[in-house]
Amino acid sequence: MYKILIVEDDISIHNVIEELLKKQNYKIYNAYSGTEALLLLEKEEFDLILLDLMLPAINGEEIIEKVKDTPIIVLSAKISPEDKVKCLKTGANDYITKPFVASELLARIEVQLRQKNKNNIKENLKYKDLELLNDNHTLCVSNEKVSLTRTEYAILKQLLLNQSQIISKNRLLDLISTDTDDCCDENSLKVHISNIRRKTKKVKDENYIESVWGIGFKMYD
Amino acid sequence: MYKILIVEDDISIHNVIEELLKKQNYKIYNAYSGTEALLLLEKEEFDLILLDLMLPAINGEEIIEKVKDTPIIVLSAKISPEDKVKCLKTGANDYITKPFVASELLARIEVQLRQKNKNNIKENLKYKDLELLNDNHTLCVSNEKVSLTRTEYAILKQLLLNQSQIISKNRLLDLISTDTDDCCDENSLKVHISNIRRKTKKVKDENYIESVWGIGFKMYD
DNA sequence: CTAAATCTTAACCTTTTCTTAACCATTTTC
DNA sequence: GAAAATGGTTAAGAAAAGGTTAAGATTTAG
Repeated sequence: MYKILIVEDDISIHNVIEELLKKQNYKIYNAYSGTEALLLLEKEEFDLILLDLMLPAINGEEIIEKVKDTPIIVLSAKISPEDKVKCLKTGANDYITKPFVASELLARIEVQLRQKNKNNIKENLKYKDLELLNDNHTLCVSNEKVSLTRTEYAILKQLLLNQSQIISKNRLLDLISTDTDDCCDENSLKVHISNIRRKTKKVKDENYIESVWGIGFKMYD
Repeated sequence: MYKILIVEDDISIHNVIEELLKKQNYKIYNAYSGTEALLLLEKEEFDLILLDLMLPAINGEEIIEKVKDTPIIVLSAKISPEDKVKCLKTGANDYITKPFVASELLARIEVQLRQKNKNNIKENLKYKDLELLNDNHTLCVSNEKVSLTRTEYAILKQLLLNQSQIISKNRLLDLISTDTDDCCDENSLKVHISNIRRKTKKVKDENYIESVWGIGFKMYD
């Protein structure tokens, strides 16, 4: 479930966007000023930021410069090429002028999320002698089928998508949570990890998932 | 030097774009039909594709579906949201309507090329023969991996971020404390520093961290 | 609606990390 | 040069984090 931050001071526009995105099963966070946005950015990690330029106190341009690792789509009434170019050059990934068509906004959001996590790749995820089939519940360990639960599959999928990178426990929890289910806590997570390890160990005595103390998990190099 | 493929059958538009991009030092490849584009895509790898939709024989949409690993910017006279959404959903990364402003095209090209870089290169903090690996929380000393605890990693990260600058002990304590954990005191800090030194010394007998009497620490010049 | 599968909770254990404190070394101050 | 302050090292115990298990709750499928 992707986490999107909406930074927009106009309440009516803000609400329209929020409703639109909630219908798409995104998890929405709201900021009504630049300073509020910066506070949220300090303590949360988002998958995407929708940013209005004209904000009280801190303006959008300053936020663009501060944010480094999260894609930004600027939503602005400013239509001049100069404004667009400035934002795009300083770090924004896209620039949509108001008023916008809902379907186009959604499509452009999908582009950004797709880039972040090349989720739409059809091929099976592989790592060493593990292969995650696209059926949402089967893992092959040395070509032997092992059945996983939905949550176990989701966890392993995220770990395999990021291969050598560490995923923090919180990030992992965010990624595997769905709209209905705000998902498990750290305790549950460690039980799931333990279950995955037990299942793979039955087939082959190798530890595929490494715990990184105080941080999270990653696949062993 | 980035390699960009221009797919456009209208010669005059094609030439305008080609001249514009050549001035920016991009290496340009030209295709005047969909089939020609596919041929080029088979034997060359590009950093970006600029794609017109209305092409002779094969149209742009088909090319979008075939291309998987190269970003695509669609340049089209079709302004309807349906056309835009279709392209963006099937794999295009951006959609610019004709006529377009040159500076905006260049800025949007930069966005795509920037993303490509970001995905490939993850910069690690380096200092002499130390390298702090961002993606798995380890330190390399002369290319030999040394494992650090979370706190040790945090301390070294701050020191490396500030390179030649002195960081006071209090500032260091602030920087490495998290919201949950108000963190250690000066006594703890000196133990952590000592542990880092011991770990690096095992690999190479060099003191990387300098103590500045009464103030704090910095990396040795 | 029932049974099975799955998930969460909680207890208990193991391992790793952090802090504390004692002791020694070095620098500064008087 | 002695006393005081700061830094360094070490080891032990406390604290935090991870691992395992089983029971009860919840969800899903038939």
